[in-house]
Amino acid sequence: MIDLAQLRREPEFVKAALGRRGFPPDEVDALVALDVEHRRLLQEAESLRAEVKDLSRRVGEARRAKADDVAEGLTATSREVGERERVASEACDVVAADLRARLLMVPNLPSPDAPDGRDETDNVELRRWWLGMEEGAAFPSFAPHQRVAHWDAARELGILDLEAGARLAGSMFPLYRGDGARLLRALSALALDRHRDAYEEIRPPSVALSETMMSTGHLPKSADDMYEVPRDDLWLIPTAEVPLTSMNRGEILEESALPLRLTALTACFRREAGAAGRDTRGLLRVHEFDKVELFAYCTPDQAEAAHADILARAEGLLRELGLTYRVLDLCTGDLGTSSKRTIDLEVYSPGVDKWLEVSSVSWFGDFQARRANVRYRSAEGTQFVHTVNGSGLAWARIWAALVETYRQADATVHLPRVLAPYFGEPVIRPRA
RNA sequence: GGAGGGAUGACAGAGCGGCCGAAUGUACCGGUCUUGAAAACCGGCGUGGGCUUGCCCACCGUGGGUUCAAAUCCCACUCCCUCCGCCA
Repeated sequence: MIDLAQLRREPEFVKAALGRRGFPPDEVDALVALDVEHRRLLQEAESLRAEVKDLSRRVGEARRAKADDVAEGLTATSREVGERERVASEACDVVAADLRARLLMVPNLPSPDAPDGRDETDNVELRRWWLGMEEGAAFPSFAPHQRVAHWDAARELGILDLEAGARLAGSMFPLYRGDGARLLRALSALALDRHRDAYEEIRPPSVALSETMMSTGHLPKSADDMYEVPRDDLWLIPTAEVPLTSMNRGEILEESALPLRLTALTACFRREAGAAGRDTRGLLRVHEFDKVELFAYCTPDQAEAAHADILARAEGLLRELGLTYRVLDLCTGDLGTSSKRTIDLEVYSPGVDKWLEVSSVSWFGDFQARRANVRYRSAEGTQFVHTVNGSGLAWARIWAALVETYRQADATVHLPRVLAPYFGEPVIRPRA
């Protein structure tokens, strides 16, 4: 949620910032007008309430003084003022509810550093990396045996059974088997171990209440993109960002505890309602995937370093795995609702010849903390924390890129050595 | 699923429907005393909101209700604890 006080103080600045991501300026004007109206009604209701309280107090005094006729007169007056107070309060509540509902739909103000743009075609590529790049090697050309899509390569090896997944849950719910399943487990173990030095490992619930979804900004805007369990007012989490952000909902943290860094492995569920039919083959886009998330609550001063650390860790993993990737600075038009700045990592899939998003590292400012009411105590008083998070990493597409990148001429897959401690001999051969 | 108990400020813990935003203790901050520290003593010490910055309003798990007036009475719900049942 954006800061209402800031909107009041500098509406034109807010309008311009939101305009950079295509938010309509007249909606900002409507918000300002609603806020003025709300405060007018609030004052009216509150002064009436103060009057009722005062009258009530005097009723008590009169009763004690045995002046019953005075008390009855005051009671009658109070009843009448109370009636007006009720009317004023109701009018105020209506406006407050409208204001809040609209405010929840307003996206975050983008960082001045985020590049301007309309959609994903305007994202700015910051750099590319590939194995041997530092030593002067050219961008890899990839051999013909690497130019086989993972769904074909995996079928030969018997490590991915998309038909079985579809049979029990519908299409785009992958089922991994044998070494394919084990590879996923190895990747998660590798990542969690790499983050152990600074991030506390959390294993949160896989579902969250509507209220929780509100905190991160997934509700009310993205309801169609999530799986719902209406009977229990629960939603399947689309990312561990949801539970981690709300882990300290309503709490006041000590400044000395910041940055509070967390990591979690969870399944992530996405309906992908808006993306029907696009890039849905194999593991390019799935409804459920495992992901290790990195997260931090921090002070405003710590946010930049926290963001950089998460990005460095995500990139570090990609390098350890020897995968080719590129780094994108998301433009204002492609930024998520809650984000001020987002850097995406896309891995190159040689078999499909596409760049696949495998990490999204975002700085939210105090947008989510304001919704979740997470604050910290500092010398300057109590204020909202900043939240930062990023994937480190999302495995389905990494799995696909690994199988393609490391596919040999004999159709076996020779995985990078970092996986050896987690996978045993890191070679995947066709099942007998 | 059944039975009982509970939820009050950072923590512990009081609170006859009116003088309760809330006693008391601890913790914390400032001061006196002290070579220094501890102890003792004195003072301060919740959060959020509105505006005429001095006042007003809200908040005692959540949401309703009764009343001139609710932390206090009534109803529903949530969570925690104990016991029973079931169970990976």
